[in-house]
Amino acid sequence: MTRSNGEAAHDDIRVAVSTVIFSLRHGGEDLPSVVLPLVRRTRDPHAGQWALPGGWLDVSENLEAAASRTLAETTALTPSYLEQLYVFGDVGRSPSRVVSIVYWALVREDVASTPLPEDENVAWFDTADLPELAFDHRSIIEYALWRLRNKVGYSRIAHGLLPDLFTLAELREVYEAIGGKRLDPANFRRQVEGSGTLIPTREFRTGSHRPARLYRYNHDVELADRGPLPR
Amino acid sequence: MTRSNGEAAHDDIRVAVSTVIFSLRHGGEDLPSVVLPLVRRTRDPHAGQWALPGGWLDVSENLEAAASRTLAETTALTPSYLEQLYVFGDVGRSPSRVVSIVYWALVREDVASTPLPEDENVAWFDTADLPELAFDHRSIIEYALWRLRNKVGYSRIAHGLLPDLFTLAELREVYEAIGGKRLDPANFRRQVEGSGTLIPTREFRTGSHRPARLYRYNHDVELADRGPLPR
DNA sequence: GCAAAAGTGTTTAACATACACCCATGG
DNA sequence: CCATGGGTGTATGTTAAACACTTTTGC
Repeated sequence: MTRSNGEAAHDDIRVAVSTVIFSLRHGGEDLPSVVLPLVRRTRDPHAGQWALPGGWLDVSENLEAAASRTLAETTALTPSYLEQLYVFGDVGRSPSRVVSIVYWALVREDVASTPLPEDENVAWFDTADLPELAFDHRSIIEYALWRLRNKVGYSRIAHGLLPDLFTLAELREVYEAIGGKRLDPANFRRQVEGSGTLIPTREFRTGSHRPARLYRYNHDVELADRGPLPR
Repeated sequence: MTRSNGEAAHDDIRVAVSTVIFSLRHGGEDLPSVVLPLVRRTRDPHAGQWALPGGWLDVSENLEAAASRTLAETTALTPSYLEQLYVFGDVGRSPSRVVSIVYWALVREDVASTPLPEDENVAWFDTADLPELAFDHRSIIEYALWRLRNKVGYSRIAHGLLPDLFTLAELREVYEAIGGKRLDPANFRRQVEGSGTLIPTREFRTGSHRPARLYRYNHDVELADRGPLPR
C-alpha cells in the first residue's frame, strides 16, 4: 500500500486535483468567447496532449487549497470563484488508478489577459474549439460548461468574470456569452436591478455614445448559494 | 510526492465512499418523516457513535459501484436513485488522512420497510432527530438534505421514493414531507399532470372515500438532469 | 442632425396561488 | 345522508417577454 519512491507499486489509489478555469475573451464584433487555460503534458500517459491544470493532492493539504496551489503553479492565475465540480474515479480513465477531484473556477477577464507564464506549454483555448485532450478531460470540460450555464441562471456568478466596476451592458454581455444568445437590454436591466445585487456608483463609462452608469457588486449577497457546506 | 518523516502506516491518503440514504416513514396522522439508516461504529475513531454507511474504495472498483456495494453490505438496501453528493477531504476531519466520496440515495418506502439485517448496529433515524454522529457526518447529512430539498423543486426525484403505482395524494405527500409544508391538492395536480411525467392507469386505489386513480412514472423522462455526465 | 447605445414605459401572455365548488365512495 | 378526500373550474396577482419610446452622447 505504501509507495516507497514514487515509482513502484501502482496497486494503490492516488488522488489528483484538477481545475477547469473559465474566463471570457473579447474578439471582434461578436459576443466574447468562453475560454480556458490548458497545460501540455510533458510525460506519459498522453504526453504531448493538452490537459486540465492540476497535480497530486498533498497529504497535509485541504482539497480547495490543492486546487488553488496547482492553479497558481501551472497558470499563475488567481480565481474570483472556486467550487468543487465532481469526482472522476472510474477504473479505466487512466492506466493507473487515479481519483481526480475536479474544481471549477472563474477568472476575471482583466486578470486573465495578463500574460501567462513564459511557457509554451500553457495556453488559452476557446471552449468552442478545443484541441485533442488527455484522459477524459474533454467530457469533464463539457460537464463544467453545463454547470456554468446552469448556475448562471440561478446565481450571481457572472460577476466573477468582471472587474469591480462595470456597466450593465458589460454584465449583460457576460450572460449573453455564457448563454450563447442575445438578451433584451430593457428586461435585463429590470431583472438585475430588482435583485439587489448591484450598487450604482456616481461614475460613468464614457464611450462613443451616451455614457453608461458604472455599477459595483454588492458583496452582502453571496455569489452562489452553496447550502450548508463548510467553508 | 511529499511524505513526512516516520509515521509509516497512515501517512498516505485513503479513499472512502459513504452514502446518505433517504427514505420516508409514515407515522400517525402527520406528514411522513424523512428517515435515513445509520451504522454504529465498532472501532476507533469514534467507536460506539453512529455514522453513515460506507467503506474503503477498492482499487479495481468504480466509485458508484463502491457506493452500491458498501450500501448492500451494511444495510442490504437497493436504492432507486443514486448520485454523487460531494467530496469531503479536509485534513482535520479524521485522525488519519481520509478523502470521503459521498453519494446520496433514495429508497422507496416499501423497500425500506423490509427489516434491516439482524444487527442492532444498523437502524433508521428521523432526520429531524439525529443522534450524535461520528466525524463530520452530521454536516454531511445537512448538506444532503439541502440538496434533496433543492432538487425536488426542479426534478422528478420524488418518484424515487414511491413504488411503481401511486396516487396523486401519495406523490403530493412526498413533496410535502420533503418540503415540510402542505400543498394545495388542486394546484399540485395541475402542475404534475402538465409536466408529462405521469402515465394514468385504469386502476384505482380504493380506500375509505372516493377511489383515487393510480399513476405510473413515465420513464421516458429522466428522474434528474445530470447534464453530460458519463453514466 | 443623425446614429447608436442608455434608459423608461406599456402591453401581453404565462404561470402560480387561492379558493369555491361538484363528485364518488364508505359508513 | 353525511363526512371526507378526489377532482374541476375560475378569479387574482406576480413575473417574464416583446417592443415602442425617450434621453444623451460623439461625430
